Amino acid sequence: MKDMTTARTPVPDAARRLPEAERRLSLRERKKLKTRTAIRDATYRLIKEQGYEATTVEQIAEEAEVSPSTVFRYFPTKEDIIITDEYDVLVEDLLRSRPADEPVLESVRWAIRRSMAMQVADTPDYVHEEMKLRTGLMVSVPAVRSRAMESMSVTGRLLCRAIADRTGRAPDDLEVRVYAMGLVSALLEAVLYWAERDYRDDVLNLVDRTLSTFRDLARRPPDDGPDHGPGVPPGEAPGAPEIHGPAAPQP
Amino acid sequence: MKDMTTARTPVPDAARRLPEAERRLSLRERKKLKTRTAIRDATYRLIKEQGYEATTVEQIAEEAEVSPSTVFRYFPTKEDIIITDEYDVLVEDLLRSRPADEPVLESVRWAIRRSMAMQVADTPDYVHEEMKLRTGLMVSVPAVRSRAMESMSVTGRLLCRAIADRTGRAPDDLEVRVYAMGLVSALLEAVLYWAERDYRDDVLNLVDRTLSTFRDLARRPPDDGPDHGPGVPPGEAPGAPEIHGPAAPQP
DNA sequence: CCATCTTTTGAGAGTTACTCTCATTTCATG
DNA sequence: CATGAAATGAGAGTAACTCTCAAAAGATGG
Repeated sequence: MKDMTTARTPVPDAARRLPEAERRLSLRERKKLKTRTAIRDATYRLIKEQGYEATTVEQIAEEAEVSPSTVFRYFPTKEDIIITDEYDVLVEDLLRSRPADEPVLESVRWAIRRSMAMQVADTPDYVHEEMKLRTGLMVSVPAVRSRAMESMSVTGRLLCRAIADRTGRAPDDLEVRVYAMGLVSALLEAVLYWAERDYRDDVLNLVDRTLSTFRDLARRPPDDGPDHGPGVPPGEAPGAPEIHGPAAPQP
Repeated sequence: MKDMTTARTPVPDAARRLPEAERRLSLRERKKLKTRTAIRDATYRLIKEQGYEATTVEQIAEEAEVSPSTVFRYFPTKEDIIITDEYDVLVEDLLRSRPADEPVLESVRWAIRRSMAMQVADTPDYVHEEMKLRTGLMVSVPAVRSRAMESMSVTGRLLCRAIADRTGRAPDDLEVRVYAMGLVSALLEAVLYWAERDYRDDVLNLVDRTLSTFRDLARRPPDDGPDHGPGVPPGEAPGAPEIHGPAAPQP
């Protein structure tokens, strides 16, 4: 399949993910996986050659040797071909694997570090390539960035559940949600920063700095100024209880 | 004055914004403003009746009595008709009006409060209506939410500049960007929360709680656990200097 | 191996958001 | 009122999706 004589295939399509674990799938499932990655690879290839806008779904379909309908069956939008992340489940597992009494930020740091490391270290080069292409597109193509933000908000809800588990708060608590979304947005911003500066920095370091920023957020300088500006009533905000550490389950 | 005989115009199209200040604009500018709000009003009206997806740009054009081309001349995308915010400049002004030695979070709290208050308090009811429709669409229509996130990231960059001004850091400093984006994302999440729960809460209160969450973020519980999980090297993140308070301009 | 059932695929027609171009109208200005 | 500039409308074109239906291919039981 796929000819091999064309000499334009930068990456062996099959045997990329799940090189042996896929043996145990039914023929149907295996084929589905194959077309899925075929579509994705075709997309990356074409975009690398001609850019994002210039690449139409029709071309992608042709390059992947499927029909346009099939492309849309596998990916709801063109951007999804690029963004889709089997990444969330991974982070979720990693998060759950941490001791329940560890401060949330530390668990997150660990999980992110781990999942990043798995994508960045001891991993073949074409994965790097893909990651760079992907993040580069996030920077340059608004539609892709939007999609990334959407998917990020899914990660946010995931984080909400994790936080809820540990703190005994509800997953849809305002403070929990706000905290989770703030965090994942910050992390996305760090990745964009990374891409914008041509991947010169070490992503893991950027992630660390981002999380540190979050941790140090409230270390305000000695002059703990007035709580509210003039003209604004004291406003009895029901002070947000600690999120970081383990908290007693709500009574 | 509002009659118009059609009896379906819920809001007097003209004389809504800038009731007198627009007197001093040229006829052309006044007309442009008029069609702009005509398009927006038409959109709100139609969406309220038939929902977002069911409302086509063609219908909007017809309802606003302009051609489809004109609609796209005024708003690059359908979502922009809903999201467009003259809001950023307002916040920017408010931010700049604060004393330079005030902690950033307090300035932000004040600016957001103010701009929210201007949209929520002592303001006619149809503005409330619009805001609810808008935020409701953010919740229910992915495309609109995406667009909102995009525009939010613009607000983020604005915040970056403000923070940079005060702390002497660069506006594209990682810590600054990460902090700013985290904050605006959190605020957006608060608004979504507000909409999701049918506007039962007081937005200003939600905003306060959100900002408080950010301020209290690092107030970790007494047991200041180990900084890093097992298996992760200490990682010398170049500790993020204070962002909150005024800092000496970089040497 | 065949027959049947289910899932996947392809083909094609249709919708809609958006773009581009050009002629016409409408305001601005002397 | 004449001339130039800006805004508009009309229309053709593209590309991302959606829907439907019939053909192909894997699964399953005999």
